[in-house]
Amino acid sequence: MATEGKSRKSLEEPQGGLPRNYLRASLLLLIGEAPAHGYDLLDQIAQLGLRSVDPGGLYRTLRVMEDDGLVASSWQHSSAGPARRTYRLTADGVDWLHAWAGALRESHRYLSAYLGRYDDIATTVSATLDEVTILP
Amino acid sequence: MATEGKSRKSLEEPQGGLPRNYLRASLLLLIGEAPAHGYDLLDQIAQLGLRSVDPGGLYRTLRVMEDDGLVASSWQHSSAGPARRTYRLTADGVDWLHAWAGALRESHRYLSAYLGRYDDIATTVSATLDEVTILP
DNA sequence: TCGTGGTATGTGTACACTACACCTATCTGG
DNA sequence: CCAGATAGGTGTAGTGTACACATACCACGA
Repeated sequence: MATEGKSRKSLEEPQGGLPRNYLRASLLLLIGEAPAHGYDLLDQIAQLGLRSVDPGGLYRTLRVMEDDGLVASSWQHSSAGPARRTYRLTADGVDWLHAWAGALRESHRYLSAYLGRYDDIATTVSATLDEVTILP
Repeated sequence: MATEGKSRKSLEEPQGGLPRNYLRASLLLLIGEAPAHGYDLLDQIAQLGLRSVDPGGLYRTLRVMEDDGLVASSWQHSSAGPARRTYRLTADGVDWLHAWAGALRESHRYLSAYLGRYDDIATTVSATLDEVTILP
């Protein structure tokens, strides 16, 4: 049992089967709902399916999004606690939010199609397997 | 306009916002519906949202899935055309299909949540942006 | 005043999946 | 014999993600 190595992970992955770049899309949505800073987004983002987001990746993503001109940031020096960088959407960011929502809506439809087809075969697939494996 | 470099792609990507490993999941479903060979799957898979899958990646993925024990292959030497390798699900493959379907169903719910929240703010987001940008 | 813990923001890096270009082999039909 | 469809395959660079780790500020109790 030392060098098992089977199943190559693929599932049991932290973020199961969520879309690529879902982090970016989620950040656009949350910041679109209300300007926020990273640590704040870190909490909220779990509601959208991203459990245990690593802070590093989140901050890095925000920075890249700023470089891309999707969000703009400004430092807030509050009296309590360390300074925080608050992000808000730019006009480009709004455009991208709309674009992403469209792409995700399409993915949503494809997932419906997938799940529909899966439900059709879910009960028979095991039986079919039996036929194949028992005979030879 | 030479060194533009903006928008760093991220959208306009071939596979928009489809789940990670969606190729694997789709192959499991299609092979679960009926045993098939790679070139055949290449056609069918477009129905699930994957437009323009590169053949290389598909064959490679099938091979990895075989290494992982999710599918089993056998060569079919037909009289017409080159030989083809037909894949069918193993018992493990069926398990993984069920697991993937579960994960995708969860993602489907999260996408619903995302789209619901998006629809709530879709009309107001641009207006909010105006307030911010006009005033200062 | 020292250190501990929570808030808040970051860097380094390895790995997996993807994308794109390219290659080989078999058979059919002109 | 060669073009084109079928069928399967390799090489490799780029991107996104995961995980470990580092920094700074402030409040609070020992």
